[in-house]
Amino acid sequence: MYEALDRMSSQIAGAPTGTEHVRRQNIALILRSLRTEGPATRTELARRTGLAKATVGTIVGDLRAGRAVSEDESVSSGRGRPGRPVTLTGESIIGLGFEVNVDYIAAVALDLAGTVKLIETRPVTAGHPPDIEQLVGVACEIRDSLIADGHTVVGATIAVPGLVSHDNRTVVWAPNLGWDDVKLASDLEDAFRDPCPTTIDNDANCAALAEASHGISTDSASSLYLTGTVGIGAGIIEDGRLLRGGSGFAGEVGHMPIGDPTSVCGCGRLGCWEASIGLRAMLRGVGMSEHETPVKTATAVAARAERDQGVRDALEDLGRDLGTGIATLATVLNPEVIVLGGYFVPLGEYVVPAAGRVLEERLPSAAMHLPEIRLSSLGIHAAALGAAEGALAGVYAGNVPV
Amino acid sequence: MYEALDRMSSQIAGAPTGTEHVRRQNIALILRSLRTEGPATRTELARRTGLAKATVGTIVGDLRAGRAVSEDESVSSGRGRPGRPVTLTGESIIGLGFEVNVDYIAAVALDLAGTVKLIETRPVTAGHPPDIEQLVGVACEIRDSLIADGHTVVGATIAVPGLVSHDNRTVVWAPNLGWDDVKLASDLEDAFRDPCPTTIDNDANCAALAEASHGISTDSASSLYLTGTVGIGAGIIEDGRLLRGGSGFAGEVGHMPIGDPTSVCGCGRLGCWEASIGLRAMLRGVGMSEHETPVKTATAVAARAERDQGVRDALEDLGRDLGTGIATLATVLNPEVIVLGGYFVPLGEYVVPAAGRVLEERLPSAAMHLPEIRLSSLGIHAAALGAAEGALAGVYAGNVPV
DNA sequence: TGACTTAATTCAAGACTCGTACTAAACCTG
DNA sequence: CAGGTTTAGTACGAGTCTTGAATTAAGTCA
Repeated sequence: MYEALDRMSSQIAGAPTGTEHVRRQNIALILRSLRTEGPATRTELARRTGLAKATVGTIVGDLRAGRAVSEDESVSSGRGRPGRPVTLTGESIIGLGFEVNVDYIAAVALDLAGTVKLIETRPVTAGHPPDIEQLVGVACEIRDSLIADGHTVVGATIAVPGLVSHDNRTVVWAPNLGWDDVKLASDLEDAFRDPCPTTIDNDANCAALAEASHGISTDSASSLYLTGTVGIGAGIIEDGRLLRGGSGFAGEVGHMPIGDPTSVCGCGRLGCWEASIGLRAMLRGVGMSEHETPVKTATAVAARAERDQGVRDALEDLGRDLGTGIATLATVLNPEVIVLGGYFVPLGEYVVPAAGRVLEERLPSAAMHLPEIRLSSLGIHAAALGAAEGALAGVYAGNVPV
Repeated sequence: MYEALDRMSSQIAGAPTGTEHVRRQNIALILRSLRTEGPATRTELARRTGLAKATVGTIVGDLRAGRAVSEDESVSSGRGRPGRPVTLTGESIIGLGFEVNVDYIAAVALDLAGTVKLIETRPVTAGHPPDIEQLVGVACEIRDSLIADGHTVVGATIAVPGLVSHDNRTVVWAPNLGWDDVKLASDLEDAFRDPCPTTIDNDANCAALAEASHGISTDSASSLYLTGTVGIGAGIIEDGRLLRGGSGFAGEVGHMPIGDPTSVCGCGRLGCWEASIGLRAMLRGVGMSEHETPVKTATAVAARAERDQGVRDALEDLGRDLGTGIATLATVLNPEVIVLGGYFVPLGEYVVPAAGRVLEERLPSAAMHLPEIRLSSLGIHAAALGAAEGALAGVYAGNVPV
């Protein structure tokens, strides 16, 4: 697991490097090893990382002092002095993730060991989406209670359904929330009493990260996450890193001009992909109406499909359109794994086979590996979980002192 | 210039970090600064990089000993002791790039200063494409002559028209050359008498790198290079890094299923993009025939277009199809700059305006910046130049000792 | 000529990693 | 149960690198 994280040891370009940087890098190396390959004795860690035993000793000592790791019972391996394995602990360091959506705010707190320490969803007043004060309130409250419990919150990330600036600090445009050019990161950092580095990210990006770190695509460093709701969003992970594009808007795949050229999209144009495979288009195809949420809607459709050939046929059509877009994306990005989320999950068995067939037909060359299509495993909290993961990323990358 | 290079200071993930690594990183920092912002005195370099004056002093001393930089005349700035600026020099360190194509092998030698020290194109025996022995022969000969002149060749990269493995060592499939699963990097490293790290890359990737480091897109860290020949290839640069995909085959955009669904592609399928905008499709559109090379062909078409409205109309159609694909790619990747190369260059004035209009129409949101469409500026040696640049990348990234 | 100003180098201090030697804690053998 | 064996972890000195302060170098200006 966590292979994607293994590649995250990037560093700020252009910064002078000194010996404290070396230490941070090696701390991160040990943390990643503990996370990726599990608890280990100091000697074992030295073997895994290539560091000298003495170095591992001092670093583990520091980490223990900072309560980032704890020492387990001695474990004898037959001969010789038994080792004392160390484990990542949830005692101290916490990454905090939130997802703001039209009808709820979700929160996840993740410790270094990858354990979810807190997970909750708060519905917001029906009718109108949450405003910034509401989010700030929830975020401060949850963060304060974690701190009161003795945790150190090393960062927070907010997942937002919309366009986020390249520096991950501003919500440029979130039509569903009615947010426009909101300097959310600064707002939150001001609201938090102590310093707490805060970033914003697109919800599909966060969900992609969640699947790559805790979900169904942990075995791959190059994956593509597609979420189906009314629109279609994507999170692209390339070599363990999120692909953001020049202004941070990469992955807005819903409006690729590859759908049925006669169908009208919500954006007013013709032929957008999501005009063919968005939730509404799916419902039109099967002749059903919308429930409260996309997933509930799709669950109802799946139930109907079980005994209605017409619905199954419509879903197969949908699968083919889905496959065309997936083939386009796979041709450009060459991911190893494609994860389908949102409303596609309940419809998986009806949609994925057709999509897979189109993908296979459209593969540019036999030499190219066929990406594997999988269904998301994380459900509603994917984005918040990925956000929490993102908040911890700095620690594992060696950019945040522990 | 060279903004893309500024982001390249990545490092091998998972390697233990010691003090010699710190030194390499800081050496690279100074080299990048000299390249990006030009010659400077030690004090000026300290200011630019944030390093201590003493550190800059010792590093510059080492670089001078290794003949990577040289000291210029003293330059007085009014008051005080005049500084002695140092400049990157071409005396010693060289990156070597080759491009193998159907009818030629091109070579470029690039020094640290970014000066082209050698550039040549060798036609190969007409009729059949070069074989591996031929390439090995040329590469060894050119490398030996550079070494004889006192240069140190720090690496070589070969640009190949085809699929290259993710580790950049094997040509998986190059149909035009008739190469199939060739372990080219190892073959060359064996043939070079002294050690010379050698990598292989796709020709469009190399050309993209060339444009980003020496060409028309040096001002951007996120660019997309599209080359038009019989097929359509792409090189994607994201945050200064080439996007390679899970198995290294990213950018095979020619077979995206977004073209006219009735036109047959060379690969046998229908609707591939290159079946609509490849060289042959363009020629069918304007009713002309092929010359020796795509660029010569396109030049002839451009000449005809000057006085033939029918040709201009056909090219405008082509531009729209080009624009559709560009819109698709821009929606997914959100590049700042799109560079058109290959046969598109001579036809720029007839094709780009239509493509730009489609792109503008198809932009997912007004908040998204419109990528700028530019024409390649480097001509036939782009790929070899980019390959040479790639061979030097390790030096600027601090991965190669100087 | 002497004061000033800025550039570059020297030097000692501090932060690391690393290999070696040494101590600690188990099991095994007779 | 005592002594040997084996493996884990630590102490310590050496080596590398950055850094800030002090020092030296090389000009201009009055």
